[in-house]
Amino acid sequence: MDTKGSSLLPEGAKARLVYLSLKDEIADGRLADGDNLPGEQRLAETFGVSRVTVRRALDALSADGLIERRVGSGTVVRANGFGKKPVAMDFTTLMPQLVEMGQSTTARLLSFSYGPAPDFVARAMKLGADEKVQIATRVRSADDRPFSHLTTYVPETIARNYSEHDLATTPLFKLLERSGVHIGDAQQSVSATLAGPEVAEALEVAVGSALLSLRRVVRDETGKGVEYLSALYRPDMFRLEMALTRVGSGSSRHWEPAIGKTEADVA
Amino acid sequence: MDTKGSSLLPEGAKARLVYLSLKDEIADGRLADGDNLPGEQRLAETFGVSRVTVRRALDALSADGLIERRVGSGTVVRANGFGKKPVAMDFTTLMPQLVEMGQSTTARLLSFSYGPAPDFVARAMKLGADEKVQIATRVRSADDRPFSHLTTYVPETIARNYSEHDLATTPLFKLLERSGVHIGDAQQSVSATLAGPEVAEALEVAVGSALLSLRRVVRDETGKGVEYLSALYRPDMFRLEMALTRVGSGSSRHWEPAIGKTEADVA
DNA sequence: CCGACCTGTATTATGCATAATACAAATCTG
DNA sequence: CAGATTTGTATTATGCATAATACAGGTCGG
Repeated sequence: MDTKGSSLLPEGAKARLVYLSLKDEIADGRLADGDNLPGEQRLAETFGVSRVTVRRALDALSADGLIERRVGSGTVVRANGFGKKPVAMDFTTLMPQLVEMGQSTTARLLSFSYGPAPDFVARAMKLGADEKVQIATRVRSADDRPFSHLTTYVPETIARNYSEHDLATTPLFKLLERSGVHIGDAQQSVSATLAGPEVAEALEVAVGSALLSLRRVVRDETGKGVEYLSALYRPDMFRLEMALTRVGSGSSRHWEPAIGKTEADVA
Repeated sequence: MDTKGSSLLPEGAKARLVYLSLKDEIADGRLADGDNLPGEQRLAETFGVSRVTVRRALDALSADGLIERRVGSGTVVRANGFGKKPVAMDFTTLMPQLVEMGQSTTARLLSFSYGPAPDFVARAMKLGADEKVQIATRVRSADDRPFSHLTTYVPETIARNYSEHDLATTPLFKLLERSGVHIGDAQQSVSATLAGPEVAEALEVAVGSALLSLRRVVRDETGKGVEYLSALYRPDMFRLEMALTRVGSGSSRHWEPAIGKTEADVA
């Protein structure tokens, strides 16, 4: 019952890639539980590596309990290790949907400090030159399995209104509005990045794993930034979801978000 | 000039680790623009590797335009490299915003066939058991630089209404509606994944790069799937963006998408 | 102006990842 | 049963990442 994540990831570049690729395919369902994957020779050709290299990747997957190898028969996917449905967050409401399995999330504070805002933060938040911000990094876990790594920047004048302890327990929105901030609008953008060493350790993934990256700037009614969020999510445990409806008619027909209609069966 | 994306991330395990570490520190501002980082010998000791290894990491960072090396003086951070504006797509309207640079996108058809739908596609689209689909893969480029890799699945009965040539020139939406399909709603989810060999080649990135992954199921008014899209985007050239507004009052205060208000200056 | 520190370059040596190949044992299929 | 395919295992060879070291040439501060 260990399933300690990627305790034994292949050192070599190629083997690691095969390992991560297959793990990804299993994680998002392209390789479903019970499927038996191509033979080692076949995989070697597909990835353009030798069979030895494929084997090293499969060794790691096997150690993770994600596959089961049978001599003569082949290798089948044992996706039970991943069986837990990922946490989904509705992109429009910003609310995680954890209800499904009675999941409860916990937050752990990794670092906490006050200091000058990094350039790109100051620019996005339209802060004054030397304005200081609170910089907090925390990791959220569901069922003791970390799925998101969050770094927030909040202007010091606002951040002084709540404590370090508040941050570990209460969503930042609540804290902001409780501090008298009138939230106006937000702008978020999504991309992808690779897991660096520190983040990898915090999220218990292999260095070089793919992560979903989200940046959000929240402004108050005057247009001044009150929160800058830089979030990294484990793709195997987290998804951004969104429902759209086609409305209008003729040439003005267009898409419109259907809030709260997220269905979980897309993947 | 060239700035060929992150095509050259170090092969070796240690060098890559140093590379990712430093890139992370630059990305989140711990190493700000203009800072000059420790000497190569110093870095080598810090990371517990040889100077040669550090150099390989720095070579990659330099190729990414993130640092600038000066003989005798030292190495300084050039965080501007993150500033190159990528193609942005509004998550709510599904419309790419290319106007900024007069970019025009072109599409290239990589493969095209009819066959049985993969399991996860059939499940998501609620297709009949042996229902065949058209499977098309194409790559979109802006200024001859590929940024997205799209695979679409469309039920054969619908797909027969347009030609292979149509697919390379006209957005799929148009084709569907022209085929008499009444589009009802869509469900999309976003995640991240690693670039496999084929995709890496098509997108001209290194194998093992992080890619933004988007899946979308479009249904008609009866709820039957008419399109399944699996898209992969280069994060250095593409972003999903979305603007939100805080509306309502009191306890019913919540977020709502602000369509068409995307601002480009978040990153 | 001199010494300290920096990047650039070269050399040699070692270990590990990878490739290529062959064969054994188990399993499935016709 | 026979042949094909699979995983398991072993062997050998090669290339590359890394380490350790040395030195040349530029830059900066005292």
